[in-house]
Amino acid sequence: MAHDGDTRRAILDAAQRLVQRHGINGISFQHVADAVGIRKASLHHHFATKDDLVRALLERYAREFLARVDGLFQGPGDAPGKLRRYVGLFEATLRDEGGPVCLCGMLGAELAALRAPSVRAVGDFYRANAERLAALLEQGRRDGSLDFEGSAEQAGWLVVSLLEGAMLTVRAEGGASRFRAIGRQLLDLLGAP
Amino acid sequence: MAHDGDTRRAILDAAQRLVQRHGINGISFQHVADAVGIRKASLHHHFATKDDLVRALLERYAREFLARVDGLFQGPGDAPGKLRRYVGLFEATLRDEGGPVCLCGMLGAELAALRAPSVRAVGDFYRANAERLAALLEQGRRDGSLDFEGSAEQAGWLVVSLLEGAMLTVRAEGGASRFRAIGRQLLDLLGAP
DNA sequence: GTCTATAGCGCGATAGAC
DNA sequence: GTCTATCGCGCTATAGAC
Repeated sequence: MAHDGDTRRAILDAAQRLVQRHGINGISFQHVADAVGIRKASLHHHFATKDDLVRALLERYAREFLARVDGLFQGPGDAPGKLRRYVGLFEATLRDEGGPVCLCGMLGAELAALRAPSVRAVGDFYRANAERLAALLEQGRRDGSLDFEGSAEQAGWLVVSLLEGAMLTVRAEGGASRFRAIGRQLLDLLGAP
Repeated sequence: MAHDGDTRRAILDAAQRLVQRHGINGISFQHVADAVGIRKASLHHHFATKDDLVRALLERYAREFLARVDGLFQGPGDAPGKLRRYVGLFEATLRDEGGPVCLCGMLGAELAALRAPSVRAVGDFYRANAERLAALLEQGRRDGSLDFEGSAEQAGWLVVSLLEGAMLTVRAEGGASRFRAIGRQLLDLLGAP
C-alpha cells in the first residue's frame, strides 16, 4: 500500500462488511486479514486488539451515517419524503450482497461481548437517530404533513427500534421486499399521505 | 439426576438463558456444562453437536411461546387488551436478570451461523407471530376497537419486527422502561383507546 | 509496515473406562 | 449416563527478522 491510511481504511471496510453479516462473535482477525489480503500480524499493527477494531468501526459508522441523516433532514422536502428516504438509508444496506444489517443493530444483539465504551457508542447511535427522528416527526405533525397519536419522542424511538428489528427479521423471512413493505406500513401508521 | 429427561431439560434451560443473553456465537459447550453442573462430555451425550442443541432450543421455544400466544388470543378480551398482553410477553423476558432477549431475535442476528433448517425455524417463528397478529389486528379494526391505515398483514409484520428490534435496542439505551414506552406508542399508532 | 513463527488458550467433538 | 483424557484446530495476541 502506498499510504498507511489506505491499509487502515481497507481493514475497516472489510471488517465492517464481515461484522454486518456475521457479527463480532462470528468473525476473527484471520477472516478480516484474508479479506484485506494481508497477514494477521499486520492487522494487529493497525488495531492491537479486537476491542480497538470495534471502537474504530463504531466511531466511523456513526459519524458517516449521522452525517447522511443530517444532510437529508436539513435538506429540502417535507417530513414524509424525508422519512421515506431515511428508511431508504437502511434499505440500501440490506440490499447489498450477503445480507448485511446495520452495524449497530448487529452489535446491539451482541452487546454482552462489548466493553462499556462500545456499549455506550451503540446506545448513543440509537439515541442520536431517535432524537433526529423525533424532531422531524414533531415538525411534520405541526405542519400537517404527518398525523399520529402519542409523543414524537417515543415515536422516534419506535422508528429506530422498528428499522433495526426489521433489518434482522427480514433476513430470515421476506428479504428486502418485506423491509420495503414494513417501511410503507410505518408511514401509513404515522399518517403520511 | 433421577430421570434422563430432567438433565435434558436442565441443559435446554441453561442453554436458552445463555443464548438469549450472549448469542449462539457467544457461548460454548463449556459454558452450558458449567451452568448445568455437568461435564462437557455429558452434554455431548444429550446433544451430539451444537447444531442439535440449537434445533432443540428453537423447537421448544417456538412451541411454548406460540402456545402462550394462542391461549391469549383465543381467550376473552378485546383486541387492544390482547395486544397489550402480547407486548407484555416480550417485556417479561426482558425484565429477567442479565438482559435476555427473544431467542429468535438473537438468532436472527446470528443467522449466518445457523444451518438451513434453523434459519427456516427462525423465519417460521416470525411468520407464525405475524399471522396471528394480523388476524387480531383485522378483527380489532372491524369491531372498531382499533383504527389504523394499511393492511393488517403488513401491520402484523411491523409489530413483530418492532418488538424484536426494541428488545435488542433497549438493552443499550433505556432498558425495560423504554420498552414499555415503545409498546404504548405502538398501541397509540394502532388507534387503541 | 509487513512478514514468519509461535505462545497460550478455548473450542467442538470423540474414545473409552466405570 | 457421566466421567477423565485427549485430539486437532482456530483463536487473540506477541516476538522479532526484514
